[in-house]
Amino acid sequence: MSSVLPNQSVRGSTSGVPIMALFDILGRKWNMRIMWELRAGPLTFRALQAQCGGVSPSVMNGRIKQLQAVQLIGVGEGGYVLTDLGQELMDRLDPLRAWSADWVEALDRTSESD
Amino acid sequence: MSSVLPNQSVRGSTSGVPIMALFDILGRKWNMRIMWELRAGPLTFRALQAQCGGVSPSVMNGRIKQLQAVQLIGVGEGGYVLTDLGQELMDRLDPLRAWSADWVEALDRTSESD
DNA sequence: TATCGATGCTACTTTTTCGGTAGCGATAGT
DNA sequence: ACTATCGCTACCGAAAAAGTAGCATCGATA
Repeated sequence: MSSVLPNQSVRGSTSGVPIMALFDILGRKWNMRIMWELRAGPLTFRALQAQCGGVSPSVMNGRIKQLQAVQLIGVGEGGYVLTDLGQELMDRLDPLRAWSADWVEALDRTSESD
Repeated sequence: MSSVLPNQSVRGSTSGVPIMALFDILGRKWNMRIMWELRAGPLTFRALQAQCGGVSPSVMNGRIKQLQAVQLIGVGEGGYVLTDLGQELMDRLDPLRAWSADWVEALDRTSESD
């Protein structure tokens, strides 16, 4: 699994710049999705797995540990939950929902006419 | 490489929901980084490669084509550029820069005391 | 207490993606 | 003609993800 703490270089793409460390984590498959699914409330391991379309447990387990290591998720009452930091991040990411709708709409238009 | 258009299912993680298609693209290594590096202005293939820490040209080429396919980047005067859509996306992502700074700071604090 | 189902998770194998290097065809400068 | 740079492809080994099986644990039920 290796260390994932942003202050000690993450997967080669980092250069000490925080946002790069963030890109490194968010740029890893499922990490964004997992946190997104956790917005609505806590989910158990298997529930989270199901919500993510049946990711393999090995991958899910890896992502969970990584996200825990950087304090974006934690364990609570009903299973895994977003930490305060994780919640903040999701709040910042929320505007993307509206943007993405516009985006696919634009793509649809161009694939019709283009 | 396969198709990446969000309206026709992207890499298995999509379910017709736009944000999932976005996650699928942003969750792929280098895509976020590439767009981020393009914020400041156009970059040539090799310049972009250098900015991203020397990603292999094969990967870079793949990402470029993918991002072009979904109209987040395009080709302009001095090389590759963000499209309007791409620019908008980066604008939405900009708040993450400040957040990520706080985040690494919080991580540092806990790794000291914890 | 034996059985059952659900849970969190590990182990193993196959497939996909990424990283690293070499190099080609094209263009431009000298 | 020689060299340098450009965008890009090809190939190969390494790493990550997908897919499947299964184990240990726990609570409920019989």
